[in-house]
Amino acid sequence: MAENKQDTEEQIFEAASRIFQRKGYAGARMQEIADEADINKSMLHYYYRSKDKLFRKVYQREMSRFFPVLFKVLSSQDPFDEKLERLIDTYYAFLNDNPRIAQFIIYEMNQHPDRFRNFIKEKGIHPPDDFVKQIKKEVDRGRMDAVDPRQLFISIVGVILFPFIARTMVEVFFEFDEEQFPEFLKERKAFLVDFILNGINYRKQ
Amino acid sequence: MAENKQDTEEQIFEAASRIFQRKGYAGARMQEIADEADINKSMLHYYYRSKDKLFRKVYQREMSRFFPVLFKVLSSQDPFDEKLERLIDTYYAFLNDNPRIAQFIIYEMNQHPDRFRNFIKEKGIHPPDDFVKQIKKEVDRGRMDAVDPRQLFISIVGVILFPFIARTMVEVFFEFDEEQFPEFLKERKAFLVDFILNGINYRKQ
DNA sequence: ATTAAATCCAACTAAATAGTTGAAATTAAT
DNA sequence: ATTAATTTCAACTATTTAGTTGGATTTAAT
Repeated sequence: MAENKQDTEEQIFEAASRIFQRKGYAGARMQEIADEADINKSMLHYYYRSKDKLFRKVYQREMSRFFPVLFKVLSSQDPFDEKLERLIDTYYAFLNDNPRIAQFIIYEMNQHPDRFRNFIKEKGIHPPDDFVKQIKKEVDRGRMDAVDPRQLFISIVGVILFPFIARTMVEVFFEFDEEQFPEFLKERKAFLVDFILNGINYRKQ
Repeated sequence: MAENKQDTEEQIFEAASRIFQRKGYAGARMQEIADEADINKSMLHYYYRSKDKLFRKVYQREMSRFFPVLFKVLSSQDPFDEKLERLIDTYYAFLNDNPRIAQFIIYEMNQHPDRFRNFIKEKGIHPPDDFVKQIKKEVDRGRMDAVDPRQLFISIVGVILFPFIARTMVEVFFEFDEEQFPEFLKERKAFLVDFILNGINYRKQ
């Protein structure tokens, strides 16, 4: 029995993941995925029966990857300022490796809110309670303004994700070339830490 | 000669705008647009020759609407804190009336960066120089931290847009029902003004 | 060597969707 | 009333894309 099985199946999956992330479900073409995987279109149906089935597997994996990266750091017990710095570093590294994932997740989430809701519920994915507790504790101790943890959470995620989601806009309006955008992101790390900590009047120690 | 022309043509256009914003180009169906406009599919081709031509008109109008809303407020001569408040109010009102527009623009911008680049260049759309000047001036006068105006700009736009772009995520993770999301947005206005002004250590007057 | 799964390929079918047509009906200006 | 543009409708064609098939070839385990 021939046994490249894992290889090819995985190769198809990774190709599909790239194409679906780039184009979304409706914009993706099975032929394009086959080309990207450098195999014949028949193989797509040999391993995955339909576009829909292939997509769902990609969808599930990307969803399963995306949120834990974010939530895991947030649930640690480090002081808020350290945690924030680690969050930015970790998230940036992840987004650099997966530059299309945020756009993909947002687009598909908006196309099929129920699918998203069910998936999240089934997998038990949710922002860590510890984050909310920590914010409340820091507020009680007078280390930061009494902000709504949810507003803060959305703001942090927003400022981190936005340049990746709207990269084209950033490049066009600031007339960036290929090198300048990564540079901008690098500078952004330091900016964001200060911006967020100041934003809530966080006082060290 | 019959003369519902403007009416029907506009009706089609508005329907197309809604559907394209909801689904994107690839996900939109001509039949769906016809149904939304409550007219026959033949009419679509009677007034607009093809899906592509119809889409381009929608694309151009939405792009022409979206950025000026943002840039116009930013180019005013008011003090930064007042300007910020007005920006948030104006932008929120616009996004409430056009809840899909941000997602649409980001998606299509990423699908066709060159089309976006050309359009922006042709129309001469760009962030107002006055904003950068103002930030520099406020920094010189010691009214705020010496931040990169571009980082600040992206952050402001990011925190404003993100809840609209990722509404589903917000609703699912915070277990919001229909009423709670608008409430969250209303609270967010006040939060954002403080968060951003603190973020750059802005000192009034 | 034999075997069975894996792979390739080209040509196919099936389904979905864009776009067309022509005839009939409606509308509003003249 | 006449006219020309508008609108409807259903049925049509054209094109794109998903999905299938069968036969030939390769591969790797036995």
